[in-house]
Amino acid sequence: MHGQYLEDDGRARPAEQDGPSRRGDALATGGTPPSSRRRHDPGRRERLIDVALGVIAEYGVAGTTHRRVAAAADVPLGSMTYHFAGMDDLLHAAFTRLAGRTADVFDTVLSRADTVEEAGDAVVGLITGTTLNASETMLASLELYALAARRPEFRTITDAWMARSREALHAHFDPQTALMLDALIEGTTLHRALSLDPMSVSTVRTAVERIIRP
Amino acid sequence: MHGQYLEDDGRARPAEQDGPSRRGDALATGGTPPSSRRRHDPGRRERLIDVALGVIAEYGVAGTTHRRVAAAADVPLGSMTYHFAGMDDLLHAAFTRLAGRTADVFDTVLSRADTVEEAGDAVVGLITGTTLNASETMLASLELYALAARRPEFRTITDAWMARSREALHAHFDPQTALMLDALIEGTTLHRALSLDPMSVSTVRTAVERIIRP
DNA sequence: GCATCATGCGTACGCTTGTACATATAACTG
DNA sequence: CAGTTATATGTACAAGCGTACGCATGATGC
Repeated sequence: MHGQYLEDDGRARPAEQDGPSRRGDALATGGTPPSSRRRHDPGRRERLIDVALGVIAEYGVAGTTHRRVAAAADVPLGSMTYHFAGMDDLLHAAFTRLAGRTADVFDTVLSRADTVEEAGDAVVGLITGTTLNASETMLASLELYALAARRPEFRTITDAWMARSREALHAHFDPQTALMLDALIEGTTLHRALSLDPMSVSTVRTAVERIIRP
Repeated sequence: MHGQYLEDDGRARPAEQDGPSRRGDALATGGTPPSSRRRHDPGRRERLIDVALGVIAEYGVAGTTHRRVAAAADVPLGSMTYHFAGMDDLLHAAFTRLAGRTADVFDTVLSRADTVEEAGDAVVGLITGTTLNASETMLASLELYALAARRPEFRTITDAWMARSREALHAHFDPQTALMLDALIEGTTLHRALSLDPMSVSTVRTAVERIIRP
């Protein structure tokens, strides 16, 4: 299935891209310059997923390429092919990790609250704190939203994420309030990420108080 | 660095000096099959911007290419080069139009309200209505958010958009409430776009009432 | 020690992309 | 009507892309 129709190549023949014949003679493939040794790297796949998240945050899904991730992780291009079935597999793995990690923080912070007041404080802390707002997390989340809205196969990630958020809020608030709080968190976080002069902490606190008051 | 292999360029084209024998047979390069004539198409640039918005909504910024937009608008590829300085110019024009159009609706709907209660109803209508939620608008907005968060040259678009929204809300609400409402609108709209079972209208109404209640 | 296999590495290939540009024609200007 | 400008169109090309794949090598089980 690969390279069967070589005669079809309409490309200009002269001047091949690679002027100096790379290696002295015809052994085109096996070269292996002994300079860079092979590295034993257990857990490379896990590391690649983290690096991919950073690349997504910096360049967007549009600018995330196997080559860029490989370069950022300092692994050869072929390693991407080995560890991931394709671009979608890489994106899926990266966004799954992002959602899981963020939801973990959400759970942890909320589970420490014992009263409704403490839960409200926890929500304010989540919005104004550094975890949800870490720019890498925020940028990658926006990319995930855009992707999930357009492609159903990524919706499972956002669905699970939202379900976990709601469940964590349900421990302290009635279902309707939990829904409204969830939306408020989404909106304020997004707003604070995009706005030049972001909403003050006291305004966030007021908003949360107004939503949770009976 | 361009056109290195113009080998057939130097050859004098013999039949050229005597102009008007043009339709007789195929010209070497520009064939011009007589089926598709050149079209006079005033306002093509404006149309291309609209078509581009649709392509962005369907394929994302990642999948938006000159060729795809050209095909969707049924214009030749070269037309993209002529009307837009580059990909960024096209994206900028498209997102500027999206923001302006959405803000217009926002303004119009809110300006029709005379009391705080009517303004609240207007906000509920905006969130649950069909304009902000038209899937094309929502998808393209998400793409804009993601792009603006990452690239400052697109922030001017979102900044102006948010400023207009806030100003429209200021006509009816105090500054702090306007900020909170704006964030709530953002969050609920986003939530309703991504969620499988979106928040009900009555829940949206309750949330708005809680925020605007003094 | 040796066979087996998972992992690591370099590179080729077909394809798409953004962009440049020569050329053609309509619109406009005097 | 002639000349000029604005717009339209087809095509070429370098760069970058995802992916495939042959080979190398270290780990593992016997």
